[in-house]
Amino acid sequence: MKGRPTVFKNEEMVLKAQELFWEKGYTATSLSELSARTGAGAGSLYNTFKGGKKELFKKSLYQRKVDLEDFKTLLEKSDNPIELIKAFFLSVVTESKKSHFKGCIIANTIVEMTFIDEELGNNAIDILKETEKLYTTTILSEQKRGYIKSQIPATVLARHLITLWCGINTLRRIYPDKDILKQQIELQLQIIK
Amino acid sequence: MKGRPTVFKNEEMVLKAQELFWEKGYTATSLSELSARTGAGAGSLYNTFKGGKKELFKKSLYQRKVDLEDFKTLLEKSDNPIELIKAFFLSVVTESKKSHFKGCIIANTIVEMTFIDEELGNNAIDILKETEKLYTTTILSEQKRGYIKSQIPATVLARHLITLWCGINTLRRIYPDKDILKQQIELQLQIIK
DNA sequence: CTATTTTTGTACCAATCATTACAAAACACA
DNA sequence: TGTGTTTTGTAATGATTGGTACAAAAATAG
Repeated sequence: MKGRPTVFKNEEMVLKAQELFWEKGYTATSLSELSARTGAGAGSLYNTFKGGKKELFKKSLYQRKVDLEDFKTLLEKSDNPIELIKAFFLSVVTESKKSHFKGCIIANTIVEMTFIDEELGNNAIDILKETEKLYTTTILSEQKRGYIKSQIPATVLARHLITLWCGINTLRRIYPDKDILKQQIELQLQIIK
Repeated sequence: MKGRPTVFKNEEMVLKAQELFWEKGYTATSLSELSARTGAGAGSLYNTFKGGKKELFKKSLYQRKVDLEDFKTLLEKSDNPIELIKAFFLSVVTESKKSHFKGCIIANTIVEMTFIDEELGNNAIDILKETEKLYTTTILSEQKRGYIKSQIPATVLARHLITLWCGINTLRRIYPDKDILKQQIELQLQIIK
């Protein structure tokens, strides 16, 4: 390869940028902050991400879609995927206080973007919908296996998990408290039985 | 009174500003937009609200605290306050699509403000906590009256309602759909019985 | 060593941001 | 009608925004 070597790796920058977007949201995060956090100057930022700030944010969201795929394969391998999902929800409880305040970047984006940027908002919505779909198929399959006795439709139960996720996303900022969060999550996970 | 008469009434301006903040959040709402929406120039805005944009936002939040007080007196007068609370949650279902996209200004603010402005974030958190307190006393009183059989502590049930509220606040943007929202809210209100 | 190619850092761009300064406007009182 | 007082609309404030231009830097290829 010819030319000056690339020192700023695409994926590293996305992760650094994601951190910042996750904390402050899209609008409140400035390019100078992104530049400072990633260590890359404006030149490198725009050379790597042709679409500028918005493209960088898109990539940050997409990163979560990749994480979802990882979770999907994990569920498929498991012989008790429902317990895995419940464990995932409960794992939130023991996270750091800062993680509580950051919440979920997808849920945050849905709230922030509605009247700001429809495309970015829909990107986030799509990811949550895909997560819901994963829950639905998992629950449906476990209902057929008889591991879930509840006759409530799998779609409704899955959507309940999404609602819980979004609820906890805000509650953990009000109460970044292990016991309270555990109490609430366990109460609502009882519906999946 | 001496001097040029005040044409822009304090409360009217707060309500107009609240609309805009509600839609776009604090950061993304500019003073020029606020000026356009309220009809008042920058001069009047800063003359009426000495603290500028932030003060105007505070007043917008405080407006919801007033609404909460109204609901409180309504509950105190009712002989079936639990049904009133449940009806309140279900009333969300029939709201306009735009209302769904706007969500709850308090919950929105909690999500937006965490790493942006601690004071404004705490203002919003306080209002939700006060709402929770109202739910707690209501549920506790109805438990004593025997109208609620559940032995789950009133504090936990009240907090469940707050979690539900925050969850629906995001879900309604993903699914601004009457049937889906009704389904989810009813499912979760079953816990209060 | 030279030419070519790509990335990088910096200086710069116009636009917008929240806020302030201030003069004209609109009233009360005399 | 004139004086004092307050509000209003507008023009300017400096700071910051997202984005661009471009030359220096750093590599390869010949």
